[in-house]
Amino acid sequence: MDDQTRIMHALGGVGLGVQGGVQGGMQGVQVAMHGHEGADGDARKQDIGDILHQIMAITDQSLDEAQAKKHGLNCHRMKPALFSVLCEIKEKTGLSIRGAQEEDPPDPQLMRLDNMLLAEGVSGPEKGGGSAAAAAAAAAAAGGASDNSIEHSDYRAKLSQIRQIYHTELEKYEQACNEFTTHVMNLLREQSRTRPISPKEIERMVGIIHRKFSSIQMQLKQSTCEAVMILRSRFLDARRKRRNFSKQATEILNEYFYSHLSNPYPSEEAKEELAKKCSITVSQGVGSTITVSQVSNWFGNKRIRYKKNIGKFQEEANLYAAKTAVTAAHAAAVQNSQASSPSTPNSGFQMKDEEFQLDSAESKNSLLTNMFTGGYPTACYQSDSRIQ
DNA sequence: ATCCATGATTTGTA
DNA sequence: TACAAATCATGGAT
Repeated sequence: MDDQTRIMHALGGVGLGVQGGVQGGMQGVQVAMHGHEGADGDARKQDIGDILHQIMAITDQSLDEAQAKKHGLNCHRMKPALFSVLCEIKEKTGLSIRGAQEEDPPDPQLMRLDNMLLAEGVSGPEKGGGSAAAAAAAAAAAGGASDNSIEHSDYRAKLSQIRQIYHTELEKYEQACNEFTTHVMNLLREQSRTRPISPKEIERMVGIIHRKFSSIQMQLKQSTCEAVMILRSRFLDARRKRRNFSKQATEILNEYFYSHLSNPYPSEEAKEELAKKCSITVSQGVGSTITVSQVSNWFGNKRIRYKKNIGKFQEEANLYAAKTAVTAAHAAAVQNSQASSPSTPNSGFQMKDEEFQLDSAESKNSLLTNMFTGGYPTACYQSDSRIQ
């Protein structure tokens, strides 16, 4: 019995882990052989024992010797019978194993990953090169929403980078899988001349290889998903992660706001210009660029907050009014030395469809006073402002 | 820990 | 679609 187990290791154990289920089969061999050989079974037994011994000793011999022995074994008169029996047994055990672990359901985890990659446009069809050209095309298609794509062009670039890596890696794995599969298949086919290997077994081996490689692919998908998630959190979902604008940017925006207080609604072009200016001034710092929509947000917030509590902003208003007045006066002085009165900033504030303004005389006085005395305005504007 | 300023988002409207 | 208004959520000062 011990020898039988060992021969199974040597001949039949092809790394499939079938040893456990083999004992019964070997019993069958034994019975069949006894029944077939009849009386002179002892001599046969001895014969087989020799063969087994030679097989077990094969690894101790040199390659040439082994080849010679192999040839000898292959030519042995017992070989075809023994080989076919072994094949039969393996077929049986192989089938039982096959039935046990076939029909693996589609991994829900893998499906989730696939769906996500598809949704993020990583595994889906390439969108026109996936580069800046795609972003520009998308912007053009959106019509006037170029701002949005500027905001996310960096995101898109990074995403397409991820996609490219993903695809090249995936292709690499696929290629490796195919190469390995054909290699193993050739190997098994080659070996099937000396070992009991059925086509089904090769098929099964291929299945195992594919599963292994697809698990590697899953790792790739997993890390790709992670990368995308990180990217998202960095770019898209960072929307709420508020970063205050730089001092210079705020200054630029405030300058515009207070110098256009009567109509603090910059046109699209003006917004673009402001965004550009803010981004330029900010570029020397660490801050990110400021987009048109951010400028719009800023003006929206500013208008509503200014309107809600003009008094609170009066100091700021005076500051910027003075600033613009000084620059204006300076410009006027350069242009025309006779110009004596600096243009007074417009203190009226007009919202869409409604108008509320400071009492013009008082505000003018206060502004002028403050401008030239450096004094600070009182909170009286709050009560003076008329919101209709 | 708390408060306020502020950028972003949502909702309703014309 | 742009905007007002309300609201959310964070940054930063205290």
